[in-house]
Amino acid sequence: MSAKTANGMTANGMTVGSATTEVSVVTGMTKAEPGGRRGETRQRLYLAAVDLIAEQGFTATTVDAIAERAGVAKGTVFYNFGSKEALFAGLLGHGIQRLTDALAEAAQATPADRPGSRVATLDAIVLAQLRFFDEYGPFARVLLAEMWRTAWQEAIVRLREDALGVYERVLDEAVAAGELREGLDTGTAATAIFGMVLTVAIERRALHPDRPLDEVHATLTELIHGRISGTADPR
Amino acid sequence: MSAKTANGMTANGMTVGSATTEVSVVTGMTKAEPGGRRGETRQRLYLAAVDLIAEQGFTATTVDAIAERAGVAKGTVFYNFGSKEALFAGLLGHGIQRLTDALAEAAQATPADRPGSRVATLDAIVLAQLRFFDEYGPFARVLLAEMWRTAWQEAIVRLREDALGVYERVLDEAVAAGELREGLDTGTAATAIFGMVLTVAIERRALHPDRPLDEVHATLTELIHGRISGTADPR
DNA sequence: GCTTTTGTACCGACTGGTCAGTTCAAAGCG
DNA sequence: CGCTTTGAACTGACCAGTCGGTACAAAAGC
Repeated sequence: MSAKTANGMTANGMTVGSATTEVSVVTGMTKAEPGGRRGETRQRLYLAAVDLIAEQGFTATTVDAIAERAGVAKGTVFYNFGSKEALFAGLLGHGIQRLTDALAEAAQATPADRPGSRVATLDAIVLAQLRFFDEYGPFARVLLAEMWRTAWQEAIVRLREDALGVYERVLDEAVAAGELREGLDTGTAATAIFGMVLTVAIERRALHPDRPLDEVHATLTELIHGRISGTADPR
Repeated sequence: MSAKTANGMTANGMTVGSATTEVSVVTGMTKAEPGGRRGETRQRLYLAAVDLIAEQGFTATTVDAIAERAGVAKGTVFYNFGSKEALFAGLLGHGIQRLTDALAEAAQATPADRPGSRVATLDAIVLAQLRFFDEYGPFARVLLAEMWRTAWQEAIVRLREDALGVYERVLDEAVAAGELREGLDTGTAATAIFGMVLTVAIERRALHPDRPLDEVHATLTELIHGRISGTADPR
Protein backbone atom coordinates (compact mmCIF):
# COMPACT_ATOMS: atom_id res chain seq x y z
CA MET A 1 0.00 0.00 0.00
CA SER A 2 2.91 2.32 0.58
CA ALA A 3 4.43 4.40 -2.13
CA LYS A 4 8.00 3.26 -1.81
CA THR A 5 8.35 1.46 -5.10
CA ALA A 6 9.53 4.45 -7.08
CA ASN A 7 11.86 3.46 -9.88
CA GLY A 8 9.76 0.50 -10.99
CA MET A 9 9.73 1.97 -14.52
CA THR A 10 6.90 0.26 -16.30
CA ALA A 11 8.20 -2.38 -18.65
CA ASN A 12 11.36 -1.68 -20.55
CA GLY A 13 14.13 -0.87 -18.13
CA MET A 14 16.34 0.59 -20.82
CA THR A 15 17.94 3.84 -19.83
CA VAL A 16 17.05 6.55 -22.23
CA GLY A 17 20.44 8.03 -22.91
CA SER A 18 22.51 10.73 -21.35
CA ALA A 19 19.78 12.90 -19.80
CA THR A 20 21.19 16.30 -20.50
CA THR A 21 18.25 18.14 -18.92
CA GLU A 22 18.47 20.91 -21.46
CA VAL A 23 16.59 24.07 -20.69
CA SER A 24 14.23 25.53 -23.23
CA VAL A 25 15.11 29.14 -23.78
CA VAL A 26 11.59 29.85 -24.84
CA THR A 27 9.65 28.57 -21.90
CA GLY A 28 12.27 28.59 -19.22
CA MET A 29 11.11 25.10 -18.40
CA THR A 30 13.61 22.33 -18.17
CA LYS A 31 13.11 19.74 -20.86
CA ALA A 32 13.68 17.07 -18.26
CA GLU A 33 13.97 13.86 -20.20
CA PRO A 34 13.20 10.65 -18.32
CA GLY A 35 16.69 10.21 -16.91
CA GLY A 36 16.93 13.36 -14.77
CA ARG A 37 15.49 13.76 -11.33
CA ARG A 38 12.75 16.09 -12.42
CA GLY A 39 11.98 13.99 -15.43
CA GLU A 40 11.46 10.96 -13.28
CA THR A 41 9.11 12.84 -10.98
CA ARG A 42 7.07 13.97 -13.95
CA GLN A 43 6.96 10.48 -15.33
CA ARG A 44 5.64 9.18 -12.04
CA LEU A 45 3.03 11.92 -11.92
CA TYR A 46 1.90 11.17 -15.46
CA LEU A 47 1.55 7.52 -14.58
CA ALA A 48 -0.41 8.17 -11.42
CA ALA A 49 -2.61 10.78 -13.06
CA VAL A 50 -3.50 8.72 -16.11
CA ASP A 51 -4.49 5.77 -13.94
CA LEU A 52 -6.73 7.80 -11.69
CA ILE A 53 -8.23 9.91 -14.44
CA ALA A 54 -9.00 6.81 -16.49
CA GLU A 55 -10.97 5.45 -13.57
CA GLN A 56 -12.70 8.55 -12.32
CA GLY A 57 -12.44 11.28 -14.90
CA PHE A 58 -10.47 14.50 -14.80
CA THR A 59 -12.54 16.62 -12.42
CA ALA A 60 -13.23 13.80 -9.99
CA THR A 61 -9.52 13.12 -9.61
CA THR A 62 -7.92 15.25 -6.90
CA VAL A 63 -4.39 16.54 -6.99
CA ASP A 64 -3.88 15.10 -3.52
CA ALA A 65 -4.74 11.64 -4.82
CA ILE A 66 -2.39 11.97 -7.78
CA ALA A 67 0.44 13.12 -5.54
CA GLU A 68 -0.16 10.34 -3.08
CA ARG A 69 -0.22 7.63 -5.71
CA ALA A 70 2.92 9.03 -7.29
CA GLY A 71 4.61 8.98 -3.89
CA VAL A 72 5.26 12.69 -4.09
CA ALA A 73 4.28 15.74 -2.06
CA LYS A 74 1.41 17.85 -3.29
CA GLY A 75 3.65 20.88 -3.58
CA THR A 76 5.79 18.97 -6.07
CA VAL A 77 2.90 18.73 -8.47
CA PHE A 78 2.51 22.48 -8.57
CA TYR A 79 6.24 23.03 -8.62
CA ASN A 80 6.49 20.87 -11.72
CA PHE A 81 3.34 21.69 -13.61
CA GLY A 82 1.85 24.82 -12.12
CA SER A 83 -1.71 23.56 -12.28
CA LYS A 84 -3.81 20.45 -12.51
CA GLU A 85 -4.84 21.39 -16.03
CA ALA A 86 -1.25 21.86 -17.14
CA LEU A 87 -0.36 18.46 -15.74
CA PHE A 88 -3.14 16.92 -17.76
CA ALA A 89 -2.28 18.84 -20.89
CA GLY A 90 1.29 17.63 -20.59
CA LEU A 91 0.07 14.11 -20.08
CA LEU A 92 -2.07 14.23 -23.20
CA GLY A 93 0.67 15.75 -25.30
CA HIS A 94 3.21 13.23 -24.08
CA GLY A 95 0.95 10.27 -24.78
CA ILE A 96 -0.08 11.53 -28.20
CA GLN A 97 3.55 12.01 -29.12
CA ARG A 98 4.42 8.46 -28.16
CA LEU A 99 1.37 7.12 -30.00
CA THR A 100 2.30 9.06 -33.11
CA ASP A 101 5.84 7.72 -32.91
CA ALA A 102 4.60 4.17 -32.61
CA LEU A 103 2.29 4.50 -35.60
CA ALA A 104 4.83 6.33 -37.73
CA GLU A 105 7.45 3.71 -36.99
CA ALA A 106 5.10 0.95 -38.05
CA ALA A 107 4.32 2.85 -41.22
CA GLN A 108 7.98 3.27 -42.05
CA ALA A 109 8.99 -0.26 -41.16
CA THR A 110 6.96 -1.78 -43.95
CA PRO A 111 8.40 -1.40 -47.44
CA ALA A 112 6.07 0.35 -49.81
CA ASP A 113 6.76 -0.70 -53.33
CA ARG A 114 5.14 -4.05 -53.89
CA PRO A 115 1.58 -4.40 -55.14
CA GLY A 116 -0.86 -4.30 -52.28
CA SER A 117 1.86 -3.20 -49.94
CA ARG A 118 0.10 0.00 -48.86
CA VAL A 119 -2.79 -2.01 -47.49
CA ALA A 120 -0.27 -4.23 -45.74
CA THR A 121 1.20 -1.10 -44.18
CA LEU A 122 -2.27 -0.24 -42.96
CA ASP A 123 -2.43 -3.59 -41.20
CA ALA A 124 0.90 -2.92 -39.58
CA ILE A 125 -0.29 0.44 -38.27
CA VAL A 126 -3.43 -1.13 -36.88
CA LEU A 127 -1.30 -3.68 -35.07
CA ALA A 128 0.94 -0.94 -33.71
CA GLN A 129 -2.06 0.99 -32.42
CA LEU A 130 -3.48 -2.15 -30.88
CA ARG A 131 -0.17 -2.88 -29.15
CA PHE A 132 0.23 0.67 -27.95
CA PHE A 133 -3.18 0.83 -26.32
CA ASP A 134 -2.73 -2.67 -24.99
CA GLU A 135 0.34 -1.45 -23.13
CA TYR A 136 -1.06 1.95 -22.15
CA GLY A 137 -4.64 1.00 -21.46
CA PRO A 138 -5.50 3.81 -19.09
CA PHE A 139 -4.24 6.31 -21.62
CA ALA A 140 -6.55 4.79 -24.19
CA ARG A 141 -9.52 5.35 -21.91
CA VAL A 142 -8.53 8.90 -21.19
CA LEU A 143 -8.01 9.63 -24.86
CA LEU A 144 -11.37 8.17 -25.81
CA ALA A 145 -13.14 10.16 -23.13
CA GLU A 146 -11.43 13.47 -23.81
CA MET A 147 -10.84 13.20 -27.53
CA TRP A 148 -13.75 15.42 -28.48
CA ARG A 149 -13.81 17.70 -25.47
CA THR A 150 -13.20 21.28 -26.55
CA ALA A 151 -11.10 21.93 -23.46
CA TRP A 152 -7.92 20.32 -24.74
CA GLN A 153 -8.01 21.60 -28.27
CA GLU A 154 -4.29 21.93 -28.74
CA ALA A 155 -3.63 18.32 -27.87
CA ILE A 156 -6.54 17.15 -29.96
CA VAL A 157 -5.40 19.05 -32.99
CA ARG A 158 -2.07 17.32 -32.68
CA LEU A 159 -3.79 13.98 -32.33
CA ARG A 160 -5.68 14.53 -35.53
CA GLU A 161 -2.81 15.98 -37.52
CA ASP A 162 -0.11 13.64 -36.29
CA ALA A 163 -1.54 10.30 -35.24
CA LEU A 164 -4.58 10.25 -37.49
CA GLY A 165 -2.38 11.82 -40.12
CA VAL A 166 -0.30 8.65 -40.26
CA TYR A 167 -3.40 6.70 -41.25
CA GLU A 168 -4.62 9.29 -43.66
CA ARG A 169 -1.31 9.56 -45.45
CA VAL A 170 -1.05 5.84 -45.99
CA LEU A 171 -4.64 5.74 -47.20
CA ASP A 172 -3.91 8.56 -49.61
CA GLU A 173 -0.85 6.74 -50.92
CA ALA A 174 -2.91 3.61 -51.34
CA VAL A 175 -5.48 5.52 -53.35
CA ALA A 176 -2.75 7.08 -55.47
CA ALA A 177 -1.22 3.66 -56.06
CA GLY A 178 -4.56 2.33 -57.18
CA GLU A 179 -4.83 -0.07 -54.27
CA LEU A 180 -7.93 1.67 -53.01
CA ARG A 181 -10.88 3.09 -54.88
CA GLU A 182 -10.37 6.55 -56.28
CA GLY A 183 -12.33 9.22 -54.44
CA LEU A 184 -12.42 7.44 -51.11
CA ASP A 185 -12.88 9.86 -48.22
CA THR A 186 -9.58 9.08 -46.57
CA GLY A 187 -10.16 11.52 -43.70
CA THR A 188 -13.32 9.79 -42.59
CA ALA A 189 -11.80 6.39 -43.21
CA ALA A 190 -8.79 7.28 -41.06
CA THR A 191 -11.02 8.36 -38.20
CA ALA A 192 -13.15 5.26 -38.62
CA ILE A 193 -10.23 2.89 -38.42
CA PHE A 194 -8.66 4.75 -35.53
CA GLY A 195 -11.89 4.77 -33.55
CA MET A 196 -12.52 1.14 -34.32
CA VAL A 197 -9.11 0.03 -33.09
CA LEU A 198 -9.29 2.26 -30.03
CA THR A 199 -12.68 0.88 -29.02
CA VAL A 200 -11.66 -2.70 -29.56
CA ALA A 201 -8.40 -2.25 -27.68
CA ILE A 202 -10.24 -0.92 -24.66
CA GLU A 203 -12.86 -3.63 -24.80
CA ARG A 204 -10.21 -6.30 -24.94
CA ARG A 205 -8.40 -4.94 -21.89
CA ALA A 206 -11.61 -4.57 -19.96
CA LEU A 207 -13.39 -7.77 -20.93
CA HIS A 208 -11.11 -10.30 -22.58
CA PRO A 209 -7.60 -9.54 -21.34
CA ASP A 210 -6.22 -12.94 -22.29
CA ARG A 211 -7.55 -13.11 -25.80
CA PRO A 212 -4.39 -13.10 -27.97
CA LEU A 213 -3.74 -9.75 -29.59
CA ASP A 214 -3.04 -11.40 -32.95
CA GLU A 215 -6.54 -12.83 -33.11
CA VAL A 216 -8.08 -9.44 -32.50
CA HIS A 217 -5.77 -7.98 -35.09
CA ALA A 218 -6.80 -10.63 -37.58
CA THR A 219 -10.47 -9.83 -37.09
CA LEU A 220 -9.85 -6.15 -37.59
CA THR A 221 -7.79 -6.54 -40.74
CA GLU A 222 -10.40 -8.86 -42.16
CA LEU A 223 -12.94 -6.20 -41.44
CA ILE A 224 -10.86 -3.48 -43.04
CA HIS A 225 -9.97 -5.00 -46.34
CA GLY A 226 -13.06 -6.90 -46.86
CA ARG A 227 -11.92 -10.46 -46.54
CA ILE A 228 -14.91 -10.41 -44.17
CA SER A 229 -17.56 -10.78 -46.82
CA GLY A 230 -16.39 -13.15 -49.47
CA THR A 231 -19.78 -12.95 -51.13
CA ALA A 232 -20.95 -9.40 -50.75
CA ASP A 233 -23.53 -8.19 -53.15
CA PRO A 234 -26.20 -6.04 -51.60
CA ARG A 235 -28.78 -4.51 -53.88
CA MET B 1 -32.15 39.13 -6.09
CA SER B 2 -34.99 38.65 -3.64
CA ALA B 3 -36.88 35.40 -3.41
CA LYS B 4 -40.41 36.59 -3.86
CA THR B 5 -41.02 35.38 -7.39
CA ALA B 6 -42.42 31.96 -6.60
CA ASN B 7 -45.18 31.06 -9.03
CA GLY B 8 -43.35 32.41 -12.08
CA MET B 9 -43.76 29.14 -13.98
CA THR B 10 -41.01 29.32 -16.49
CA ALA B 11 -41.98 29.42 -20.14
CA ASN B 12 -44.95 27.46 -21.40
CA GLY B 13 -48.07 28.36 -19.56
CA MET B 14 -50.00 25.60 -21.22
CA THR B 15 -51.71 23.15 -18.96
CA VAL B 16 -50.39 19.74 -19.70
CA GLY B 17 -53.58 17.92 -20.66
CA SER B 18 -55.08 14.99 -18.86
CA ALA B 19 -51.93 13.78 -17.10
CA THR B 20 -53.01 10.45 -15.72
CA THR B 21 -49.94 10.20 -13.50
CA GLU B 22 -50.56 6.63 -12.49
CA VAL B 23 -48.73 5.47 -9.40
CA SER B 24 -46.71 2.30 -9.38
CA VAL B 25 -47.80 0.15 -6.48
CA VAL B 26 -44.38 -1.41 -6.33
CA THR B 27 -42.16 1.59 -6.08
CA GLY B 28 -44.56 4.23 -4.93
CA MET B 29 -43.06 6.34 -7.66
CA THR B 30 -45.28 7.96 -10.21
CA LYS B 31 -44.80 6.45 -13.62
CA ALA B 32 -44.78 9.86 -15.12
CA GLU B 33 -45.19 9.19 -18.78
CA PRO B 34 -43.88 11.89 -21.12
CA GLY B 35 -47.22 13.64 -21.22
CA GLY B 36 -47.55 14.19 -17.48
CA ARG B 37 -46.09 17.10 -15.62
CA ARG B 38 -43.39 15.08 -13.93
CA GLY B 39 -42.49 13.31 -17.13
CA GLU B 40 -41.99 16.59 -18.86
CA THR B 41 -39.78 17.88 -16.09
CA ARG B 42 -37.64 14.77 -16.27
CA GLN B 43 -37.36 15.09 -19.99
CA ARG B 44 -36.18 18.64 -19.65
CA LEU B 45 -33.64 17.60 -17.03
CA TYR B 46 -32.31 14.82 -19.24
CA LEU B 47 -31.91 17.24 -22.08
CA ALA B 48 -30.13 19.84 -20.01
CA ALA B 49 -27.91 17.27 -18.31
CA VAL B 50 -26.79 15.51 -21.47
CA ASP B 51 -25.84 18.80 -23.08
CA LEU B 52 -23.79 20.00 -20.15
CA ILE B 53 -22.19 16.66 -19.40
CA ALA B 54 -21.21 16.23 -23.03
CA GLU B 55 -19.36 19.52 -22.85
CA GLN B 56 -17.82 19.33 -19.41
CA GLY B 57 -18.01 15.78 -18.15
CA PHE B 58 -20.07 14.35 -15.33
CA THR B 59 -18.24 15.64 -12.28
CA ALA B 60 -17.58 19.08 -13.69
CA THR B 61 -21.28 19.59 -14.34
CA THR B 62 -23.08 20.99 -11.33
CA VAL B 63 -26.63 20.19 -10.40
CA ASP B 64 -27.24 23.94 -10.19
CA ALA B 65 -26.25 24.33 -13.81
CA ILE B 66 -28.46 21.45 -14.92
CA ALA B 67 -31.43 22.85 -13.02
CA GLU B 68 -30.88 26.32 -14.37
CA ARG B 69 -30.66 25.18 -17.98
CA ALA B 70 -33.76 23.04 -17.53
CA GLY B 71 -35.58 26.05 -16.10
CA VAL B 72 -36.22 24.25 -12.86
CA ALA B 73 -35.19 24.73 -9.24
CA LYS B 74 -32.38 22.68 -7.81
CA GLY B 75 -34.69 20.99 -5.34
CA THR B 76 -36.73 19.62 -8.22
CA VAL B 77 -33.77 17.64 -9.44
CA PHE B 78 -33.47 15.85 -6.14
CA TYR B 79 -37.21 15.50 -5.85
CA ASN B 80 -37.29 13.71 -9.18
CA PHE B 81 -34.10 11.69 -9.10
CA GLY B 82 -32.80 11.58 -5.57
CA SER B 83 -29.20 12.18 -6.54
CA LYS B 84 -27.01 13.48 -9.32
CA GLU B 85 -25.80 9.96 -10.00
CA ALA B 86 -29.33 8.62 -10.27
CA LEU B 87 -30.20 11.35 -12.74
CA PHE B 88 -27.26 10.34 -14.87
CA ALA B 89 -28.00 6.64 -14.58
CA GLY B 90 -31.53 7.31 -15.73
CA LEU B 91 -30.25 9.39 -18.59
CA LEU B 92 -27.91 6.64 -19.75
CA GLY B 93 -30.57 3.97 -19.49
CA HIS B 94 -33.07 6.09 -21.34
CA GLY B 95 -30.66 6.84 -24.18
CA ILE B 96 -29.46 3.29 -24.51
CA GLN B 97 -33.02 2.08 -24.72
CA ARG B 98 -33.80 4.47 -27.54
CA LEU B 99 -30.60 3.56 -29.34
CA THR B 100 -31.38 -0.13 -29.05
CA ASP B 101 -34.88 0.47 -30.40
CA ALA B 102 -33.52 2.37 -33.36
CA LEU B 103 -31.00 -0.34 -34.24
CA ALA B 104 -33.46 -3.17 -33.72
CA GLU B 105 -36.01 -1.47 -35.91
CA ALA B 106 -33.48 -1.07 -38.69
CA ALA B 107 -32.54 -4.73 -38.33
CA GLN B 108 -36.16 -5.83 -38.58
CA ALA B 109 -37.09 -3.50 -41.40
CA THR B 110 -34.79 -5.22 -43.87
CA PRO B 111 -36.00 -8.59 -45.16
CA ALA B 112 -33.57 -11.38 -44.50
CA ASP B 113 -33.94 -14.09 -47.05
CA ARG B 114 -32.15 -13.05 -50.18
CA PRO B 115 -28.48 -13.83 -50.83
CA GLY B 116 -26.29 -11.17 -49.29
CA SER B 117 -29.20 -9.71 -47.46
CA ARG B 118 -27.67 -10.09 -43.99
CA VAL B 119 -24.80 -7.84 -44.98
CA ALA B 120 -27.36 -5.41 -46.36
CA THR B 121 -29.07 -5.48 -42.98
CA LEU B 122 -25.73 -4.61 -41.44
CA ASP B 123 -25.55 -1.54 -43.63
CA ALA B 124 -29.02 -0.53 -42.53
CA ILE B 125 -28.06 -0.81 -38.87
CA VAL B 126 -24.97 1.28 -39.45
CA LEU B 127 -27.10 3.93 -41.06
CA ALA B 128 -29.55 3.83 -38.18
CA GLN B 129 -26.74 4.26 -35.67
CA LEU B 130 -25.30 7.10 -37.70
CA ARG B 131 -28.70 8.81 -37.82
CA PHE B 132 -29.33 8.28 -34.14
CA PHE B 133 -26.07 9.83 -33.05
CA ASP B 134 -26.47 12.56 -35.60
CA GLU B 135 -29.71 13.52 -33.92
CA TYR B 136 -28.55 12.98 -30.36
CA GLY B 137 -24.97 14.18 -30.66
CA PRO B 138 -24.42 15.11 -27.04
CA PHE B 139 -25.57 11.67 -26.01
CA ALA B 140 -23.01 10.16 -28.35
CA ARG B 141 -20.25 12.09 -26.65
CA VAL B 142 -21.44 11.12 -23.22
CA LEU B 143 -21.68 7.50 -24.21
CA LEU B 144 -18.21 7.45 -25.71
CA ALA B 145 -16.71 9.07 -22.66
CA GLU B 146 -18.48 6.97 -20.07
CA MET B 147 -18.83 3.70 -21.92
CA TRP B 148 -15.94 2.03 -20.13
CA ARG B 149 -16.22 3.69 -16.75
CA THR B 150 -16.87 1.05 -14.11
CA ALA B 151 -19.25 3.38 -12.28
CA TRP B 152 -22.17 2.82 -14.65
CA GLN B 153 -21.87 -0.91 -15.08
CA GLU B 154 -25.55 -1.64 -15.17
CA ALA B 155 -26.17 0.71 -18.06
CA ILE B 156 -23.10 -0.55 -19.87
CA VAL B 157 -24.12 -4.16 -19.55
CA ARG B 158 -27.40 -3.22 -21.18
CA LEU B 159 -25.57 -1.36 -23.91
CA ARG B 160 -23.49 -4.40 -24.71
CA GLU B 161 -26.27 -6.93 -24.47
CA ASP B 162 -28.96 -4.91 -26.19
CA ALA B 163 -27.47 -2.42 -28.62
CA LEU B 164 -24.27 -4.28 -29.47
CA GLY B 165 -26.33 -7.44 -29.37
CA VAL B 166 -28.26 -6.24 -32.41
CA TYR B 167 -25.02 -6.12 -34.38
CA GLU B 168 -23.74 -9.40 -33.05
CA ARG B 169 -26.95 -11.26 -33.84
CA VAL B 170 -26.98 -10.09 -37.42
CA LEU B 171 -23.32 -10.95 -37.79
CA ASP B 172 -24.00 -14.43 -36.39
CA GLU B 173 -26.85 -14.91 -38.82
CA ALA B 174 -24.65 -13.79 -41.65
CA VAL B 175 -22.02 -16.32 -40.66
CA ALA B 176 -24.64 -19.03 -40.40
CA ALA B 177 -26.00 -18.09 -43.82
CA GLY B 178 -22.52 -18.36 -45.29
CA GLU B 179 -22.37 -14.68 -46.11
CA LEU B 180 -19.44 -14.17 -43.78
CA ARG B 181 -16.45 -16.34 -43.12
CA GLU B 182 -16.99 -19.18 -40.69
CA GLY B 183 -15.28 -18.65 -37.34
CA LEU B 184 -15.35 -14.88 -37.46
CA ASP B 185 -15.22 -13.35 -33.98
CA THR B 186 -18.58 -11.65 -34.18
CA GLY B 187 -18.32 -10.16 -30.69
CA THR B 188 -15.17 -8.26 -31.52
CA ALA B 189 -16.49 -7.36 -34.94
CA ALA B 190 -19.68 -5.96 -33.41
CA THR B 191 -17.71 -3.79 -31.01
CA ALA B 192 -15.42 -2.70 -33.82
CA ILE B 193 -18.25 -1.57 -36.07
CA PHE B 194 -20.10 0.11 -33.23
CA GLY B 195 -17.01 2.00 -32.10
CA MET B 196 -16.18 2.97 -35.65
CA VAL B 197 -19.61 4.40 -36.33
CA LEU B 198 -19.74 6.16 -32.96
CA THR B 199 -16.38 7.83 -33.52
CA VAL B 200 -17.20 8.91 -37.03
CA ALA B 201 -20.61 10.23 -36.01
CA ILE B 202 -19.04 12.43 -33.37
CA GLU B 203 -16.30 13.61 -35.67
CA ARG B 204 -18.82 14.57 -38.30
CA ARG B 205 -20.89 16.59 -35.87
CA ALA B 206 -17.84 18.30 -34.45
CA LEU B 207 -15.87 18.96 -37.63
CA HIS B 208 -17.94 18.50 -40.77
CA PRO B 209 -21.54 19.13 -39.79
CA ASP B 210 -22.72 19.72 -43.32
CA ARG B 211 -21.15 16.71 -44.95
CA PRO B 212 -24.13 14.63 -46.11
CA LEU B 213 -24.81 11.65 -43.90
CA ASP B 214 -25.17 9.37 -46.88
CA GLU B 215 -21.62 10.03 -47.99
CA VAL B 216 -20.28 9.12 -44.59
CA HIS B 217 -22.44 6.05 -44.59
CA ALA B 218 -21.13 5.07 -47.99
CA THR B 219 -17.54 5.32 -46.81
CA LEU B 220 -18.28 3.18 -43.79
CA THR B 221 -20.08 0.45 -45.68
CA GLU B 222 -17.28 0.33 -48.20
CA LEU B 223 -14.93 -0.09 -45.32
CA ILE B 224 -17.00 -2.86 -43.79
CA HIS B 225 -17.60 -5.14 -46.68
CA GLY B 226 -14.41 -4.65 -48.41
CA ARG B 227 -15.31 -2.74 -51.48
CA ILE B 228 -12.48 -0.58 -50.16
CA SER B 229 -9.62 -2.68 -51.45
CA GLY B 230 -10.44 -4.06 -54.84
CA THR B 231 -6.93 -5.41 -55.20
CA ALA B 232 -5.83 -6.59 -51.82
CA ASP B 233 -3.20 -9.23 -51.66
CA PRO B 234 -0.70 -8.67 -48.91
CA ARG B 235 1.94 -11.36 -48.62
C1' DG C 1 -71.87 24.83 -3.79
C1' DC C 2 -68.18 25.78 -0.70
C1' DT C 3 -64.65 25.06 2.22
C1' DT C 4 -61.23 21.93 4.08
C1' DT C 5 -57.99 18.27 3.50
C1' DT C 6 -54.62 15.68 1.05
C1' DG C 7 -50.91 14.65 -2.05
C1' DT C 8 -47.87 15.87 -5.65
C1' DA C 9 -44.60 18.81 -7.69
C1' DC C 10 -41.67 22.30 -7.13
C1' DC C 11 -38.86 26.06 -4.91
C1' DG C 12 -34.44 28.15 -3.17
C1' DA C 13 -31.74 29.56 0.93
C1' DC C 14 -28.69 27.14 3.68
C1' DT C 15 -25.14 23.71 5.41
C1' DG C 16 -21.25 20.84 5.84
C1' DG C 17 -17.76 19.27 3.37
C1' DT C 18 -14.30 19.19 -0.44
C1' DC C 19 -10.67 20.74 -3.26
C1' DA C 20 -7.35 23.62 -6.27
C1' DG C 21 -4.01 26.34 -5.40
C1' DT C 22 -0.73 29.09 -1.98
C1' DT C 23 2.80 29.69 1.23
C1' DC C 24 7.01 28.77 3.45
C1' DA C 25 10.66 26.99 6.16
C1' DA C 26 13.38 23.15 6.15
C1' DA C 27 15.55 19.41 4.05
C1' DG C 28 17.80 16.58 -0.07
C1' DC C 29 20.45 16.06 -4.09
C1' DG C 30 23.71 16.78 -8.14
C1' DC D 1 25.54 26.35 -4.07
C1' DG D 2 21.25 26.21 -6.57
C1' DC D 3 17.65 23.48 -8.26
C1' DT D 4 14.18 20.32 -6.54
C1' DT D 5 11.36 18.24 -3.19
C1' DT D 6 8.98 18.00 1.29
C1' DG D 7 5.16 18.56 4.55
C1' DA D 8 1.78 20.85 6.56
C1' DA D 9 -1.19 24.49 7.35
C1' DC D 10 -4.29 27.73 5.20
C1' DT D 11 -7.80 30.08 2.11
C1' DG D 12 -11.46 30.90 -0.62
C1' DA D 13 -14.44 29.16 -3.91
C1' DC D 14 -17.58 25.79 -5.02
C1' DC D 15 -21.03 22.12 -4.64
C1' DA D 16 -24.18 17.92 -3.45
C1' DG D 17 -27.70 17.32 -0.82
C1' DT D 18 -31.31 19.11 2.82
C1' DC D 19 -35.33 21.16 4.49
C1' DG D 20 -39.04 24.21 5.56
C1' DG D 21 -42.00 26.06 2.71
C1' DT D 22 -45.35 27.41 -1.48
C1' DA D 23 -48.70 26.31 -5.33
C1' DC D 24 -52.37 23.91 -6.94
C1' DA D 25 -55.61 20.43 -8.24
C1' DA D 26 -58.55 16.90 -6.96
C1' DA D 27 -61.01 14.50 -3.42
C1' DA D 28 -63.62 14.69 0.98
C1' DG D 29 -66.52 16.63 4.09
C1' DC D 30 -70.50 19.83 5.20
